[in-house]
Amino acid sequence: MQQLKRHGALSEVDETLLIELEHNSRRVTAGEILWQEGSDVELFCVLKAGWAYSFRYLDNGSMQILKVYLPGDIIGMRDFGFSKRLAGVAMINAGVICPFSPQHLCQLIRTSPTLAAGMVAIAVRQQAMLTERLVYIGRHTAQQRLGHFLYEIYLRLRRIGAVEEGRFQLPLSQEQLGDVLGLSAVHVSRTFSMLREEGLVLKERQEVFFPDPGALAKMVEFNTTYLDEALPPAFLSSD
Amino acid sequence: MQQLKRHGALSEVDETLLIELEHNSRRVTAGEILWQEGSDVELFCVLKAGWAYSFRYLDNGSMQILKVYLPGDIIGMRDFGFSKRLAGVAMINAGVICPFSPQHLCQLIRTSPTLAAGMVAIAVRQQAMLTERLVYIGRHTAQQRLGHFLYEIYLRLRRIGAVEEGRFQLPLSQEQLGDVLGLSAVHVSRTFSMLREEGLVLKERQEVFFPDPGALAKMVEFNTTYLDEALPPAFLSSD
DNA sequence: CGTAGGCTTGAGACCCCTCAAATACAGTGG
DNA sequence: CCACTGTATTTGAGGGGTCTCAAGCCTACG
Repeated sequence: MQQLKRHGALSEVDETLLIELEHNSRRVTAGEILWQEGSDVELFCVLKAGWAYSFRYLDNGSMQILKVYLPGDIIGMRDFGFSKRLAGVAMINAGVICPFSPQHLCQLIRTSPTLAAGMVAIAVRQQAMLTERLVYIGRHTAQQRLGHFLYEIYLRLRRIGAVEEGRFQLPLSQEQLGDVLGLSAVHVSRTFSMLREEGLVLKERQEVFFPDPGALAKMVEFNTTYLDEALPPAFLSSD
Repeated sequence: MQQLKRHGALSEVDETLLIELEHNSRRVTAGEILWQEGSDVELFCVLKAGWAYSFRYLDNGSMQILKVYLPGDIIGMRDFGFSKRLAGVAMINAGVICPFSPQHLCQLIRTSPTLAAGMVAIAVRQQAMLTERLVYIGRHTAQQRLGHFLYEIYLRLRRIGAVEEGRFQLPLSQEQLGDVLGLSAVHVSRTFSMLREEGLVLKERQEVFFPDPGALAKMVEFNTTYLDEALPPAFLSSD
């Protein structure tokens, strides 16, 4: 949406509607579960501060983390068009959320065609991120999977100004990283060791640093298209 | 969209717009590549007949198939909001497509809020399918992956009336199945053998039959929510 | 200072991969 | 109708990546 704004595609009414979305806000604690899989779809959220993730429990008791949300992301759009949640959502650390109702979102789509197109674009973009994960989980080694995930987070954080001197905070435990990447926590640890020995990723506590971001991007063959691309002109013209 | 229609949510104008989408049609041959990754986004398609798939080439020369399209699906929505294709699309067998332009789609969204909401819902639904694949590729055995994929295809085909007496045609080669599931073609073959020995899947040539669909669904722990769910009432009311 | 949870490291096992060869099948030309 | 050829599938053997189980360490926090 900030992309749309930058392109001057938003009317004043549009902006007012967006600001209204953030009218309410609520503090949430680390580890707090916002909702569980299967519950009714009652609200969506703008994540103002903190990290969150959506997840599914598996038969064997472990979980698969589907998506990691960073500040500025919208949580719950995944469930738009469904009556029950397809996945649970929990906070990784403490933060602030701005809940809004599905009715509110529907009204917004009805009122502003531009925002409607924007919502489609957001949904498609999230699909693009999922697609990248699918490609990387399907046929790549643990090093590439972890490296790719870290690099994606790095780019997303940089876009919101959360990378300082090439360093950023990663509040996820290795267990949680394993749940993201489909790896055991044990192997995540070994993989970090390998990436360190190769001089690609240094991690101390929750702080991550890439000595050579370019080399890492090359190793994981990162395709920036799916994250960086601007909205096409078709959005902005009315014909 | 047929879901929306069934709910009587489409006005006559909406229906006219949808029918216009299928104004043009073109025959396509088996194996024909509709577009390559990285090409300009010039058109989307309704797939009227035949199967197609979207794919990405990997470094090692193999490909990852991202999605399999069946008759009635819309091809290329993945790229809506991008200027370049994120993935190539190719036909599996011969068929018919109805191309339409991004401008046409944008106009449709601007004209009909109901259809706009429907497009969001479709995008989210495709995301839900990708999510299921992610869960299954991440942490499941080859048997569960293959079984889950076959069962999903089975349900999608049944919805469009392409399952007769519990049998359906599967035009994908084992190589292609491997590219969908992140497995080698060799292991796909072994996995079919295992599923046959367990009495879950019989396959002769391109014809597939489930002796006990319920047992298969249970083995792969299939969650029908993400495919079957009807659109929520919020779409249909105007408040 | 003690405890709990997260991280590291080691050993053995399993799933799936690669390479290779044999078999089945489809289309082609004789 | 039959040999020929290329492609798809099956089957076998060996190897590698990741898993599980288990023990030890490190850090945070009471």
